[in-house]
Amino acid sequence: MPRPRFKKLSPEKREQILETAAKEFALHGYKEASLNKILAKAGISKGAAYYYFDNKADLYVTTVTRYAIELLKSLNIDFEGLTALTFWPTLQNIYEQQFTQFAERPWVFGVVKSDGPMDKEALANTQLGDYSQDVEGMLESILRQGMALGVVRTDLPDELLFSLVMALDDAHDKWLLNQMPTMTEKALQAAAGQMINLLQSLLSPSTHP
Amino acid sequence: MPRPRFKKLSPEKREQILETAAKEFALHGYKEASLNKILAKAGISKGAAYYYFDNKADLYVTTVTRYAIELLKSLNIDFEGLTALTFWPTLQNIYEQQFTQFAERPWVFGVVKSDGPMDKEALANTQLGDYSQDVEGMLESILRQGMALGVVRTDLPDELLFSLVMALDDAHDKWLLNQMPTMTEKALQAAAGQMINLLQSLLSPSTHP
DNA sequence: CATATTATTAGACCATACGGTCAAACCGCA
DNA sequence: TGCGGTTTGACCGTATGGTCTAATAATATG
Repeated sequence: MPRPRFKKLSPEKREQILETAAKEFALHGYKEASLNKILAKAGISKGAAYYYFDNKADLYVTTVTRYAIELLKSLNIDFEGLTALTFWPTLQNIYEQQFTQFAERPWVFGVVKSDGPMDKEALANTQLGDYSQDVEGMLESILRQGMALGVVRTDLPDELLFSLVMALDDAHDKWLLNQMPTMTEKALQAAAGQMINLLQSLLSPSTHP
Repeated sequence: MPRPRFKKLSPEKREQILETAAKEFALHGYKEASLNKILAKAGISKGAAYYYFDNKADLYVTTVTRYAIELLKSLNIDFEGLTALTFWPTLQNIYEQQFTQFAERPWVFGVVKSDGPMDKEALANTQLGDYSQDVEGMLESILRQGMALGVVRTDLPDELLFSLVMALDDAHDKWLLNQMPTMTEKALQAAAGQMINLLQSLLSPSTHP
């Protein structure tokens, strides 16, 4: 967590720091991202940086929580009323919301998936740890819900199924990121449909027994 | 390419160097892998290393070509006689061959997928560049064949489809790597069937129009 | 056999970049 | 003027990939 002083900075300065950090982390991942370059690009001196943050990991955690959690919380999801009929449309709605935000701030998605190289121990006691659990937990509960409703296959180890969905999601996001420049809002909604279609193909109880 | 002198080393020494390099690259990827640590573990001095290789990239390329190309060529595949009926069984056979080798030398698979951080320009003029093209080209031609035979969906951009399959493959491989210790040969063959089942789910012409 | 020449090896050293520290200067305000 | 919150950039220890010289091992030559 950043020093309390950080909150006393002007919102512009704060945003400027976190946004440049986010872009750099999104582009290179945590370990490969250069703290020095972030500070240079943000126009902040090293001393100042360490006056507000404990270390690189602190800046990273602060950055991710700032944007990723905001993104997560902005998706208002109703898990309760899910039925076999509403399952996929609900999921599609989530993706549509996601992709809309994707269009506005593409690098937010990058920063969400940039945590690979950071050791999990260091993450565990941070707010980000909670967030990671939230994301995985959310996906997990969605899939389990789907299984209970009979719309998601149950013939694979859960763990495998989760990572496959994550991988598929990542790959699709990357593709989407490349397509971004030529995409209209309509196309983005279509992409959400496409993604759902893919998930349906993969996750629906097997037709190839 | 390594200096010609490298071939004059005893096969044991050569293998020892390339194998430790492969494990390190497989574990950490190209950029994160430490050349110093590789040399230390391989019990070779820096001077000697640079007596045989141009630089780190050269060692990497040599390593990957040594194992990955060997793996690729070991899969003898008959693309010609493919029909709608033999398509999936053939693919399954390929995976079974792959997984068998996977059991013997798991790190070979790691090294195949460790090229991310290396810039493509540097790769382009190497034998490894050809290999990358070979792998992608192989996957591409397989999928195109499948499309032509009507067993692979054609409603998605090819580029997207390729990367999705790659992602799925990677994720499954990683899962497999974790499961390795507790796996019998039978279980590996079952895993190949599982993988094919997944690919079929994802790639078969959509039943959710 | 002894000497000269070449192939090989070891490791000290270099420039660079990294994350992180710290004393000094700066600046707004009492 | 003095004080406390803020900022700066020089500096530190460490690790990186890469270079180079000097010593050693192997081989050819008299």
